[in-house]
Amino acid sequence: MARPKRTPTTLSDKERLIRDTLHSAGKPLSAYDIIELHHDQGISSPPTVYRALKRLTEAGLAHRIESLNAFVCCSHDAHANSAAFAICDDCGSVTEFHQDNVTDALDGWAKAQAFEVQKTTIELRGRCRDCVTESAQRDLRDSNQGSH
Amino acid sequence: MARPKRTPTTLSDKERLIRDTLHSAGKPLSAYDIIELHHDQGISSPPTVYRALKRLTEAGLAHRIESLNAFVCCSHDAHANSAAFAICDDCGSVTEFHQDNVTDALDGWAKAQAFEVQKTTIELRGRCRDCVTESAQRDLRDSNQGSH
DNA sequence: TCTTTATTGTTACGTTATAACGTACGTAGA
DNA sequence: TCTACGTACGTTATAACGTAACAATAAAGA
Repeated sequence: MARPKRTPTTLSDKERLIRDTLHSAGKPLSAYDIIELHHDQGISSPPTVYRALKRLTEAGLAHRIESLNAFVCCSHDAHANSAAFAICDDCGSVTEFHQDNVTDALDGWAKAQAFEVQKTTIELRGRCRDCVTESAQRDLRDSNQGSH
Repeated sequence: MARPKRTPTTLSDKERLIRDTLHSAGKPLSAYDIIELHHDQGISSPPTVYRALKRLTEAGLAHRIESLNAFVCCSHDAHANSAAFAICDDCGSVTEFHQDNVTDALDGWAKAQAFEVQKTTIELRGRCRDCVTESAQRDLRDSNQGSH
């Protein structure tokens, strides 16, 4: 025939580069963030990045965060299909987690409704533990100062 | 002082218009869909629409569908905070549902992590019952024709 | 080599969202 | 009534996100 299609787990150089970037960033990056980080390494145009991100997400190596229009690398090896994310609006950190009882409950509804699920998005926006305690301490300090 | 701020449940004319539009559309509309539908009724610019949508979602009268960048009216009176959506990629229909066990499972995780949840997004993408059965019937018909 | 197909590059454009400013007008108090 | 204030809305411009369409290239087999 002709040139064989890459298997889902084989990555091109640019795909690997983008995966590594997501990994070392440790926070969500938008497609345009990635372009800005790599315009000297030959990644110059949106389609290049979006194509790579598509492959990476399909391969379960990255996730799209819908409520941020941004991407993170996958931090769990398996069950890429049931990922949930907790996003801190203060510090920007994103925590990926997997709760079987969440997944089961959604699957239960889908089954009962005969809805055929292809992709599930679960995102919590709010404040992480660190930012909550930090702001609580700041409030305490401020109120002490005010009472002088 | 000045003109009193509207209570969360009081809507201006434009806000009411947009809410009614979402209601009668019965499907998700983007902000620009709404502009197009109402450019003769005085809604002409994105900020106007986005401001109204912000108020409506804050009041629990509408929801933003993150994975579509679009908005629907709320179909449930209460617990606006635990809504989940099933989106059919074939026909575009959106079904809002509320499953306490999903919410509870997510709350449990958040509590254990001391993550302070402000907003929860739960979206299932796939195919609704009608579209699944319809395509199954079409496949059956086609294979019968092919066997002649 | 020639053909076929996968992949990448490039340009341009479409869509979604918000910043930054100004205006109209209703309400409260002097 | 007049003035000050603040909400709501308008206007313009631009930022940010995403993709269609087509050209160029590379790799594998006939």
